[in-house]
Amino acid sequence: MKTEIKKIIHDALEKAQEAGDLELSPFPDIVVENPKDEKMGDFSTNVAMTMAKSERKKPKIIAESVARYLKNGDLSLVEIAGPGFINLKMSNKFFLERLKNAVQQGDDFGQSDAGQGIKILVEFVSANPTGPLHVGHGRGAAVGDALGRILKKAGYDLSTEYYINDVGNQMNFLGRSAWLRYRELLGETLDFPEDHYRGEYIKDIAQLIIDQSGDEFLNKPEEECLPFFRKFAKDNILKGIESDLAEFRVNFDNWFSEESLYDDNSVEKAIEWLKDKGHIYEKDGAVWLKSSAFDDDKDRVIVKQSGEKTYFCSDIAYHQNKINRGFKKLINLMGADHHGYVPRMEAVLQAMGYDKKIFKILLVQFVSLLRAGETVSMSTRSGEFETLADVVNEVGVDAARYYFLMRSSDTHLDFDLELAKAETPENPVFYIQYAHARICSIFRTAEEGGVVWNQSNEFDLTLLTEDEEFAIIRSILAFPEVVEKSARAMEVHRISHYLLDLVSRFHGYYSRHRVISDDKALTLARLFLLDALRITIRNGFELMGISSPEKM
RNA sequence: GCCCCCGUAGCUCAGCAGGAUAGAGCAACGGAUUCCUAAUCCGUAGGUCAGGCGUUCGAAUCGCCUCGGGGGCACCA
Repeated sequence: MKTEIKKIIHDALEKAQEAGDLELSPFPDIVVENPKDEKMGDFSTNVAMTMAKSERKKPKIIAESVARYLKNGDLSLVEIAGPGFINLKMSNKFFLERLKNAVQQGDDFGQSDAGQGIKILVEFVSANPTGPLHVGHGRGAAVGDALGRILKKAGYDLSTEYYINDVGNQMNFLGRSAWLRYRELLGETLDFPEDHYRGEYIKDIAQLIIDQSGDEFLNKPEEECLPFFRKFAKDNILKGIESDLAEFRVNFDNWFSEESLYDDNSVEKAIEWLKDKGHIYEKDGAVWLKSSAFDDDKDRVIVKQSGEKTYFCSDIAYHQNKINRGFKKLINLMGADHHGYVPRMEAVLQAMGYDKKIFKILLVQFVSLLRAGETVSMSTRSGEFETLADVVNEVGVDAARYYFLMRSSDTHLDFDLELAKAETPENPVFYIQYAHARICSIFRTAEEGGVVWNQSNEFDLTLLTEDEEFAIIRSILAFPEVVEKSARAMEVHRISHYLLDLVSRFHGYYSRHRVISDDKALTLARLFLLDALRITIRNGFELMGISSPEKM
């Protein structure tokens, strides 16, 4: 919608230039925004102020020159205000036509081509398969998933991916933990090491192995048992992670195994390739990447003295692989505690010869879990941490997702379990859902009253004349821009704020105006508006992965 | 010591690529239901945008410094 306004202003500027009123060198960028106060107009632009310097005139004079040439059938009022803003009011017809389009688009309303079909990969969660997901992972999952949905809606060609760190020491610890528990369960007493995985789930895994294979591993040496235990535990945990995520409405397009990068020699090849380019050197028996050449604090080891490769090393191969698969933009979500990792990954991309801009790491800040204001302990060691599955089980998917998505992801989040499940005004998710249910209820009542609702009805939308109705319409029509902006800024919380604002307008309208009345034509027109609203709420919630109930 | 995030109303947070008089919810106080769902609505009160300097027509927003909170600085992942 704003692009249309932009064009109108653009045309006026050109006319002013032709007439010699304005020089326009350089031709200014036109920024269209919404005035602070809705009473001031529907749109405003600050071109007159930004041009003040190059035109060497006062903003107000320039604004008047521009305003003289602002002529368009859809414009109902042009005003100059404040320090030089040009405020525009559009005709009702302008909005109503666009409202019709929105309803016609239905589920697709909000879709844009801002992303131009660019192939984009969002990698998120990627938790080590050494234990169940906890709340922190939950936030990453919700944010990554919603971001993906938003990017898709904004016209990107999206894929999502979970990177499985199934190589390395932590896998050995995992296998060994399961093996030790296995022996314990079969009657041995032993010291369970502090640095192994102590959670209850390890015992469950050990028990499963007993159920399947009995005590056949009991008298075999460790080296013989470990590969089996490692793989069994990993597969089992991964299956759990996958089903927890599915329960949370997060489904990945691809699960990418780190091990596969070793199996097909990608890691070796990546090292060779970087060596050829001169980005790698040997020192102290280890192999280093010259990441300091690309704004990292220091160089990083990729092959240890022991000959083992670091996690960072396979990450290089992994990201090369992503690019080889044709992705033009890579987004990684990580916990904020990994922020030290950002410069070295950016360095890798640059060492490979790519612009830093194609790669973006999104840091998701911590979640503090509270219960009625009291902090819930989340120590992994003690095993009493709250898993994502527990939280989802307690508060429900909708509330959990909403809480993870309501705040800008670069601020710490207090997640209060009692608040999240409380069906009170303190809980915005129900406020929004309630609006949707309320609209559906109005439709049900209308149908019971004999109003036949279908798309082929004749709607006389000019019967919509209330200011509040147009406030809602303007808000509805802003949805595609909200999605675009949310995608561009990669800020997921914008959607929830938008929906809250949209829906509060409706609740106010509802309490002051009746939708269903004896006036059949007016009833239909208002139902049409509510249909558009219902579509917008649904589409917005869809981006957040939250359901829109028809009854509450 | 170095790096990242945060600091806006009593609390939790918005503030859109600098723009007009800084917003919302909760809590507090006062109201609204013969009628489409009161999980709702309307009103009142509440601010040195942590502090300072700078950039400019204009700063909560950009830059630098100080203070405060959180997190990180591995041949771990």
